[in-house]
Amino acid sequence: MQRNTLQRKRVMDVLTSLEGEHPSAERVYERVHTLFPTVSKATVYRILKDEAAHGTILGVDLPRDVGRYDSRTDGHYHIRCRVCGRVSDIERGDGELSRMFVNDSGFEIENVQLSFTGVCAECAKQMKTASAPSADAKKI
Amino acid sequence: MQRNTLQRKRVMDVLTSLEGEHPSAERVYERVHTLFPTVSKATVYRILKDEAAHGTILGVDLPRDVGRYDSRTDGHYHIRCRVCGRVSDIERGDGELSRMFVNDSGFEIENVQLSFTGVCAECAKQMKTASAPSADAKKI
DNA sequence: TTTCCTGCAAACTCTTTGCATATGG
DNA sequence: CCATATGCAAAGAGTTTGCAGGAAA
Repeated sequence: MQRNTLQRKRVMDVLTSLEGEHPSAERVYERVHTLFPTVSKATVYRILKDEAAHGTILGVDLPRDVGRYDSRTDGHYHIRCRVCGRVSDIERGDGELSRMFVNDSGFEIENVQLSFTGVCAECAKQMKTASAPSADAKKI
Repeated sequence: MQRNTLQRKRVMDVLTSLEGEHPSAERVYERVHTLFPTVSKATVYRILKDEAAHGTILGVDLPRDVGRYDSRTDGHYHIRCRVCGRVSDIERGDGELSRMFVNDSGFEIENVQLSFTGVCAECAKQMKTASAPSADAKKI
Protein backbone atom coordinates (compact mmCIF):
# COMPACT_ATOMS: atom_id res chain seq x y z
CA MET A 1 0.00 0.00 0.00
CA GLN A 2 1.22 3.47 -0.73
CA ARG A 3 2.43 5.63 2.08
CA ASN A 4 0.78 8.72 3.31
CA THR A 5 3.64 11.16 2.79
CA LEU A 6 3.59 14.90 3.04
CA GLN A 7 4.61 15.18 -0.60
CA ARG A 8 1.72 13.06 -1.75
CA LYS A 9 -0.75 15.15 0.19
CA ARG A 10 0.68 18.36 -1.24
CA VAL A 11 0.57 17.12 -4.81
CA MET A 12 -3.00 15.92 -4.43
CA ASP A 13 -4.09 19.14 -2.78
CA VAL A 14 -2.60 21.22 -5.58
CA LEU A 15 -4.24 19.02 -8.21
CA THR A 16 -7.60 19.43 -6.51
CA SER A 17 -7.12 23.18 -6.33
CA LEU A 18 -6.54 23.18 -10.08
CA GLU A 19 -9.70 21.23 -10.89
CA GLY A 20 -10.96 22.20 -14.31
CA GLU A 21 -7.55 23.35 -15.51
CA HIS A 22 -6.27 19.92 -16.56
CA PRO A 23 -2.70 20.74 -15.55
CA SER A 24 0.38 19.00 -16.86
CA ALA A 25 2.77 17.35 -14.42
CA GLU A 26 5.09 20.28 -15.01
CA ARG A 27 2.36 22.73 -14.07
CA VAL A 28 1.53 20.82 -10.91
CA TYR A 29 5.22 20.77 -10.07
CA GLU A 30 5.48 24.55 -10.53
CA ARG A 31 2.69 25.19 -8.05
CA VAL A 32 3.82 22.59 -5.56
CA HIS A 33 7.38 23.82 -5.79
CA THR A 34 6.33 27.43 -5.29
CA LEU A 35 4.47 26.50 -2.14
CA PHE A 36 6.96 23.90 -0.92
CA PRO A 37 10.36 24.41 -2.58
CA THR A 38 11.82 21.18 -1.26
CA VAL A 39 9.50 18.93 -3.26
CA SER A 40 11.28 17.62 -6.35
CA LYS A 41 10.03 17.27 -9.89
CA ALA A 42 10.60 13.52 -10.03
CA THR A 43 8.42 13.07 -6.98
CA VAL A 44 5.58 15.04 -8.53
CA TYR A 45 5.81 12.99 -11.73
CA ARG A 46 5.93 9.78 -9.74
CA ILE A 47 2.98 10.61 -7.51
CA LEU A 48 0.76 11.74 -10.36
CA LYS A 49 1.55 8.69 -12.43
CA ASP A 50 1.01 6.42 -9.47
CA GLU A 51 -2.32 7.96 -8.48
CA ALA A 52 -3.57 7.79 -12.06
CA ALA A 53 -2.59 4.12 -12.20
CA HIS A 54 -4.62 3.57 -9.04
CA GLY A 55 -7.56 5.42 -10.53
CA THR A 56 -7.69 8.00 -7.76
CA ILE A 57 -7.08 10.71 -10.34
CA LEU A 58 -7.51 10.76 -14.11
CA GLY A 59 -4.66 10.81 -16.59
CA VAL A 60 -5.69 12.88 -19.58
CA ASP A 61 -3.84 12.12 -22.79
CA LEU A 62 -4.59 14.42 -25.65
CA PRO A 63 -2.98 13.98 -29.06
CA ARG A 64 0.37 15.73 -29.48
CA ASP A 65 0.16 17.22 -26.04
CA VAL A 66 1.93 16.74 -22.75
CA GLY A 67 0.36 14.40 -20.22
CA ARG A 68 -2.28 16.06 -18.09
CA TYR A 69 -4.10 15.15 -14.91
CA ASP A 70 -7.60 15.71 -13.63
CA SER A 71 -8.92 15.30 -10.11
CA ARG A 72 -12.32 14.40 -11.61
CA THR A 73 -12.53 10.67 -12.15
CA ASP A 74 -16.11 10.31 -13.33
CA GLY A 75 -16.78 9.56 -16.99
CA HIS A 76 -16.21 12.60 -19.15
CA TYR A 77 -14.17 13.58 -22.17
CA HIS A 78 -12.05 16.52 -23.20
CA ILE A 79 -11.74 19.14 -25.85
CA ARG A 80 -8.70 21.29 -26.46
CA CYS A 81 -8.39 24.53 -28.32
CA ARG A 82 -5.55 24.47 -30.82
CA VAL A 83 -5.06 28.20 -30.38
CA CYS A 84 -5.13 28.92 -26.65
CA GLY A 85 -4.38 25.37 -25.57
CA ARG A 86 -7.10 25.29 -22.94
CA VAL A 87 -8.74 21.98 -22.20
CA SER A 88 -12.44 21.84 -21.40
CA ASP A 89 -14.69 19.06 -20.20
CA ILE A 90 -17.34 17.30 -22.21
CA GLU A 91 -19.91 15.46 -20.18
CA ARG A 92 -21.05 12.05 -21.20
CA GLY A 93 -22.31 8.89 -19.58
CA ASP A 94 -19.85 6.24 -18.53
CA GLY A 95 -19.28 3.35 -20.90
CA GLU A 96 -21.54 4.82 -23.52
CA LEU A 97 -18.88 5.04 -26.18
CA SER A 98 -17.40 1.62 -25.70
CA ARG A 99 -20.89 0.15 -25.93
CA MET A 100 -21.47 2.04 -29.16
CA PHE A 101 -18.30 1.06 -30.88
CA VAL A 102 -16.68 -2.05 -29.64
CA ASN A 103 -19.26 -4.33 -28.10
CA ASP A 104 -18.41 -7.02 -30.64
CA SER A 105 -14.68 -6.58 -31.02
CA GLY A 106 -13.67 -9.13 -28.39
CA PHE A 107 -11.62 -6.50 -26.61
CA GLU A 108 -11.78 -5.99 -22.89
CA ILE A 109 -11.93 -2.22 -22.81
CA GLU A 110 -9.89 -0.63 -20.07
CA ASN A 111 -9.66 2.93 -21.23
CA VAL A 112 -11.45 5.23 -23.65
CA GLN A 113 -9.91 8.46 -24.81
CA LEU A 114 -11.96 10.77 -26.92
CA SER A 115 -10.63 14.17 -27.72
CA PHE A 116 -11.58 16.90 -30.06
CA THR A 117 -9.27 19.56 -31.31
CA GLY A 118 -10.40 22.79 -32.85
CA VAL A 119 -10.75 26.46 -32.15
CA CYS A 120 -12.92 27.67 -29.31
CA ALA A 121 -15.51 30.39 -29.78
CA GLU A 122 -13.40 33.09 -28.11
CA CYS A 123 -10.31 32.38 -30.18
CA ALA A 124 -12.30 32.14 -33.39
CA LYS A 125 -13.80 35.56 -32.67
CA GLN A 126 -10.40 37.01 -31.86
CA MET A 127 -8.94 35.63 -35.07
CA LYS A 128 -11.64 37.38 -37.07
CA THR A 129 -11.29 40.81 -35.46
CA ALA A 130 -7.53 40.93 -35.10
CA SER A 131 -5.72 40.18 -38.34
CA ALA A 132 -2.85 38.39 -36.60
CA PRO A 133 -3.74 35.17 -34.81
CA SER A 134 -3.05 35.12 -31.08
CA ALA A 135 -0.49 32.37 -31.60
CA ASP A 136 -0.63 31.80 -27.90
CA ALA A 137 -1.19 28.07 -27.98
CA LYS A 138 0.96 27.56 -24.90
CA LYS A 139 0.87 24.52 -22.73
CA ILE A 140 -0.93 25.67 -19.62
CA MET B 1 4.08 23.10 -53.61
CA GLN B 2 5.99 20.12 -52.35
CA ARG B 3 8.50 18.50 -54.61
CA ASN B 4 8.24 15.08 -56.06
CA THR B 5 11.43 13.60 -54.65
CA LEU B 6 12.56 10.02 -54.70
CA GLN B 7 12.59 9.99 -50.89
CA ARG B 8 8.99 11.10 -50.70
CA LYS B 9 7.88 8.41 -53.09
CA ARG B 10 9.76 5.75 -51.15
CA VAL B 11 8.32 6.80 -47.81
CA MET B 12 4.79 6.90 -49.21
CA ASP B 13 5.22 3.53 -50.90
CA VAL B 14 6.43 1.95 -47.67
CA LEU B 15 3.56 3.47 -45.71
CA THR B 16 1.07 2.11 -48.23
CA SER B 17 2.69 -1.31 -48.07
CA LEU B 18 2.19 -1.23 -44.29
CA GLU B 19 -1.50 -0.36 -44.48
CA GLY B 20 -3.30 -1.76 -41.47
CA GLU B 21 -0.18 -1.85 -39.33
CA HIS B 22 -0.30 1.78 -38.21
CA PRO B 23 3.48 2.11 -38.16
CA SER B 24 5.41 4.67 -36.18
CA ALA B 25 7.77 7.02 -37.99
CA GLU B 26 10.60 4.92 -36.63
CA ARG B 27 9.09 1.78 -38.10
CA VAL B 28 8.62 3.43 -41.48
CA TYR B 29 12.20 4.62 -41.30
CA GLU B 30 13.44 1.11 -40.56
CA ARG B 31 11.78 -0.29 -43.66
CA VAL B 32 12.72 2.59 -45.90
CA HIS B 33 16.27 2.47 -44.63
CA THR B 34 16.51 -1.27 -45.20
CA LEU B 35 15.38 -0.86 -48.79
CA PHE B 36 17.24 2.40 -49.44
CA PRO B 37 20.05 2.90 -46.92
CA THR B 38 20.79 6.46 -47.99
CA VAL B 39 17.45 7.85 -46.82
CA SER B 40 17.84 9.55 -43.45
CA LYS B 41 15.64 9.42 -40.41
CA ALA B 42 15.01 13.16 -40.33
CA THR B 43 13.70 12.99 -43.87
CA VAL B 44 11.27 10.23 -43.01
CA TYR B 45 9.99 12.15 -40.00
CA ARG B 46 9.69 15.32 -42.09
CA ILE B 47 7.86 13.68 -44.96
CA LEU B 48 5.36 11.87 -42.74
CA LYS B 49 4.61 14.98 -40.73
CA ASP B 50 4.26 17.04 -43.87
CA GLU B 51 1.94 14.59 -45.61
CA ALA B 52 -0.23 14.28 -42.51
CA ALA B 53 -0.46 18.07 -42.33
CA HIS B 54 -1.62 18.06 -45.95
CA GLY B 55 -4.16 15.36 -45.20
CA THR B 56 -2.75 12.94 -47.73
CA ILE B 57 -2.09 10.48 -44.93
CA LEU B 58 -3.51 10.20 -41.43
CA GLY B 59 -1.56 10.96 -38.28
CA VAL B 60 -2.71 8.59 -35.54
CA ASP B 61 -2.14 9.78 -32.00
CA LEU B 62 -2.92 7.27 -29.33
CA PRO B 63 -2.52 8.05 -25.64
CA ARG B 64 0.95 7.42 -24.24
CA ASP B 65 2.16 6.03 -27.53
CA VAL B 66 4.53 7.15 -30.23
CA GLY B 67 3.08 8.95 -33.22
CA ARG B 68 1.75 6.63 -35.89
CA TYR B 69 0.69 7.03 -39.49
CA ASP B 70 -1.99 5.48 -41.62
CA SER B 71 -2.35 5.55 -45.38
CA ARG B 72 -6.12 5.35 -44.89
CA THR B 73 -7.57 8.82 -44.66
CA ASP B 74 -11.28 8.05 -44.49
CA GLY B 75 -13.11 8.44 -41.21
CA HIS B 76 -12.29 5.68 -38.81
CA TYR B 77 -10.94 5.27 -35.30
CA HIS B 78 -8.41 3.07 -33.58
CA ILE B 79 -8.08 0.59 -30.80
CA ARG B 80 -4.83 -0.55 -29.26
CA CYS B 81 -4.09 -3.60 -27.21
CA ARG B 82 -2.24 -2.78 -24.02
CA VAL B 83 -0.54 -6.16 -24.13
CA CYS B 84 0.66 -6.75 -27.68
CA GLY B 85 0.54 -3.10 -28.72
CA ARG B 86 -1.22 -3.78 -31.98
CA VAL B 87 -3.51 -1.09 -33.33
CA SER B 88 -6.72 -2.07 -35.11
CA ASP B 89 -9.27 -0.05 -37.03
CA ILE B 90 -12.77 0.76 -35.91
CA GLU B 91 -15.13 1.83 -38.66
CA ARG B 92 -17.46 4.70 -38.16
CA GLY B 93 -19.09 7.41 -40.23
CA ASP B 94 -17.32 10.72 -40.67
CA GLY B 95 -18.35 13.55 -38.39
CA GLU B 96 -20.69 11.36 -36.42
CA LEU B 97 -18.95 11.84 -33.12
CA SER B 98 -18.51 15.58 -33.32
CA ARG B 99 -22.20 15.89 -34.11
CA MET B 100 -23.06 13.77 -31.08
CA PHE B 101 -20.92 15.58 -28.59
CA VAL B 102 -20.05 19.11 -29.45
CA ASN B 103 -22.64 20.57 -31.78
CA ASP B 104 -23.43 23.25 -29.21
CA SER B 105 -20.01 23.94 -27.75
CA GLY B 106 -19.14 26.80 -30.07
CA PHE B 107 -15.97 25.00 -31.11
CA GLU B 108 -14.94 24.67 -34.70
CA ILE B 109 -13.90 21.03 -34.68
CA GLU B 110 -10.80 20.27 -36.69
CA ASN B 111 -9.83 16.90 -35.37
CA VAL B 112 -11.42 14.04 -33.48
CA GLN B 113 -9.36 11.35 -31.83
CA LEU B 114 -11.09 8.45 -30.25
CA SER B 115 -9.09 5.57 -28.95
CA PHE B 116 -9.78 2.59 -26.81
CA THR B 117 -7.21 0.72 -24.83
CA GLY B 118 -7.70 -2.75 -23.51
CA VAL B 119 -6.72 -6.32 -24.09
CA CYS B 120 -7.51 -8.04 -27.35
CA ALA B 121 -9.18 -11.45 -27.46
CA GLU B 122 -5.97 -13.31 -28.34
CA CYS B 123 -3.96 -11.77 -25.54
CA ALA B 124 -6.74 -12.25 -23.00
CA LYS B 125 -6.85 -15.92 -23.93
CA GLN B 126 -3.08 -16.24 -23.68
CA MET B 127 -3.09 -14.59 -20.27
CA LYS B 128 -5.59 -17.14 -19.03
CA THR B 129 -3.78 -20.26 -20.29
CA ALA B 130 -0.22 -19.21 -19.53
CA SER B 131 0.28 -18.10 -15.96
CA ALA B 132 2.83 -15.44 -16.90
CA PRO B 133 1.54 -12.59 -19.06
CA SER B 134 3.22 -12.20 -22.42
CA ALA B 135 4.57 -8.82 -21.36
CA ASP B 136 5.33 -8.18 -25.00
CA ALA B 137 3.63 -4.83 -25.34
CA LYS B 138 6.28 -3.58 -27.74
CA LYS B 139 5.84 -0.65 -30.04
CA ILE B 140 5.46 -2.23 -33.44
C1' DT C 1 13.43 -2.03 11.67
C1' DT C 2 12.43 -2.61 7.20
C1' DT C 3 10.13 -1.33 3.33
C1' DC C 4 8.85 2.24 0.69
C1' DC C 5 9.60 7.14 -0.65
C1' DT C 6 12.25 11.11 -1.95
C1' DG C 7 15.76 14.26 -4.10
C1' DC C 8 19.06 14.73 -7.32
C1' DA C 9 21.02 14.32 -11.61
C1' DA C 10 21.64 11.69 -15.34
C1' DA C 11 19.56 8.90 -18.86
C1' DC C 12 16.09 7.98 -22.12
C1' DT C 13 12.71 8.22 -25.99
C1' DC C 14 10.80 10.41 -29.57
C1' DT C 15 10.98 14.20 -32.48
C1' DT C 16 12.62 18.53 -34.35
C1' DT C 17 16.13 21.73 -36.07
C1' DG C 18 20.46 24.20 -37.98
C1' DC C 19 23.26 24.09 -41.51
C1' DA C 20 25.85 22.85 -45.57
C1' DT C 21 24.97 20.37 -49.74
C1' DA C 22 22.19 18.51 -53.37
C1' DT C 23 18.29 18.54 -56.61
C1' DG C 24 13.60 19.14 -58.81
C1' DG C 25 10.80 22.22 -61.71
C1' DC D 1 18.87 28.87 -61.64
C1' DC D 2 17.20 28.97 -56.95
C1' DA D 3 13.73 27.63 -53.78
C1' DT D 4 13.01 23.63 -51.57
C1' DA D 5 14.51 19.03 -49.88
C1' DT D 6 18.00 16.24 -47.87
C1' DG D 7 21.57 14.15 -44.62
C1' DC D 8 23.88 14.55 -40.60
C1' DA D 9 24.41 15.39 -36.02
C1' DA D 10 23.10 17.88 -32.34
C1' DA D 11 19.50 19.87 -29.58
C1' DG D 12 15.07 19.71 -27.47
C1' DA D 13 10.94 18.53 -24.63
C1' DG D 14 8.89 15.60 -21.59
C1' DT D 15 9.39 11.91 -18.65
C1' DT D 16 11.65 8.11 -16.25
C1' DT D 17 15.26 5.89 -13.52
C1' DG D 18 19.43 4.57 -10.42
C1' DC D 19 21.05 5.38 -6.30
C1' DA D 20 21.98 6.94 -1.60
C1' DG D 21 19.84 8.86 2.20
C1' DG D 22 15.34 9.65 4.75
C1' DA D 23 10.87 8.79 6.59
C1' DA D 24 6.40 6.06 7.30
C1' DA D 25 4.39 2.01 9.55
